[in-house]
Amino acid sequence: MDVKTVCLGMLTRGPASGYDLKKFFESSFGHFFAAGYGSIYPALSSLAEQGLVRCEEIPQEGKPDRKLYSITEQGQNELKSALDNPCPGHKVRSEFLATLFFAHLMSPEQIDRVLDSRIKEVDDFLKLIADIDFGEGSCWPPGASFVAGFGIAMAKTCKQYVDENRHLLVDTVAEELDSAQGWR
Amino acid sequence: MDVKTVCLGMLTRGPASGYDLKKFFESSFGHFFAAGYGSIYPALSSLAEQGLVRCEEIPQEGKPDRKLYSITEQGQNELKSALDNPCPGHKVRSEFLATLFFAHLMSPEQIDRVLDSRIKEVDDFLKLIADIDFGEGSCWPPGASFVAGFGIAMAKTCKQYVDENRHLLVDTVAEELDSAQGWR
DNA sequence: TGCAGCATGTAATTTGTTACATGATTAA
DNA sequence: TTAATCATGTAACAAATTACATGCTGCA
Repeated sequence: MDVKTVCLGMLTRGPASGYDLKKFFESSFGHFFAAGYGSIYPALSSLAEQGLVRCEEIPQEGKPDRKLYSITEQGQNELKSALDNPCPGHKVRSEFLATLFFAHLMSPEQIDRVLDSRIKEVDDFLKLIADIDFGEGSCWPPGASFVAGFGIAMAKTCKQYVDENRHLLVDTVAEELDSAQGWR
Repeated sequence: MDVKTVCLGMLTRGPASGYDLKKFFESSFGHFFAAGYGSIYPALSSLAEQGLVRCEEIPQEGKPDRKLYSITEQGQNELKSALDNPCPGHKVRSEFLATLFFAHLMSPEQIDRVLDSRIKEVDDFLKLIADIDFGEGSCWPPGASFVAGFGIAMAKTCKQYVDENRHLLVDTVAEELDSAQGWR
């Protein structure tokens, strides 16, 4: 599943422009699947070329035409195939953890800064998501609430873990590289 | 921080070959920072070209020469600069969550399969990491234990969340695309 | 006999990121 | 007047994945 498929999925709930989809990625999708204009616009063009979406151009004054995309029947079939994968991946790429793995080469101040910046990002996410109403009457599908809850649970675990275990890193005095022993 | 920097960091504990580093990625690093031969070997070549590592070729019978890489002083400085970033990222790209976001387009059986396959992967990870000794006497730096603990905490939260909330998805009867209302 | 492990790498492809380019409107 | 929002896109670049290519050893 790539950006194209996700865009296709977003269009199942009604027509939208690339700009709309970007806002959507920012609001509740971004924390587990990010995308910028540089991938959204080409994705929509390519979907249109394949006949999986239809494009209606709406003229506007002083702005480029608004391009409203809608999913086609062919697109719905394509999407259902994509959703049929029984083992979808879940990949983490964490410079944060990679950095802390080498905490013995860092000063306590550096470690604190890294930990604090992560906590801040997690808090920002928690604030962002708390303001969204995923309830029954809302415009969100039931999956959105499950996924948001997943993100919140992870965020809270992250905060709690850092809180309870930062001493493990900060108490360790920065070690000289010279004393390295080899770890294979 | 990219694969190159991580390889450089791994070499702070002693000389290793590309093959060694791959095993290392598989053992405890892979869950938050994956890398295959296709990125490790070019990374080492490039580090050697820049003078950040030194390469010693050890002839072997019936196998290609073993190339043992060691970090240079210049490499150590470069690494310390890389570790100085106060806001290292932590990115998730989850086809798993993206799929479940659209659970209303899936059958209960499909949803179950997706959920079960994730639980299985998480269990496999938990088993893998449980067999590693990160204790004081081990060859691992203190950061390794912090990072492993982080992974374990996340894994447990994932399992628990899926356990407690799968009904949110499975109880929802697959919805017809026709009844979509728009969610912008 | 066949597979897993040891050991190296390259090349094509895929995918996404970043920077650039344009330009009107509106609220602080 | 300055920044944010609306609204589109392209092109260069970076990075990693996948498939390919080779070939011995040792175990079951």
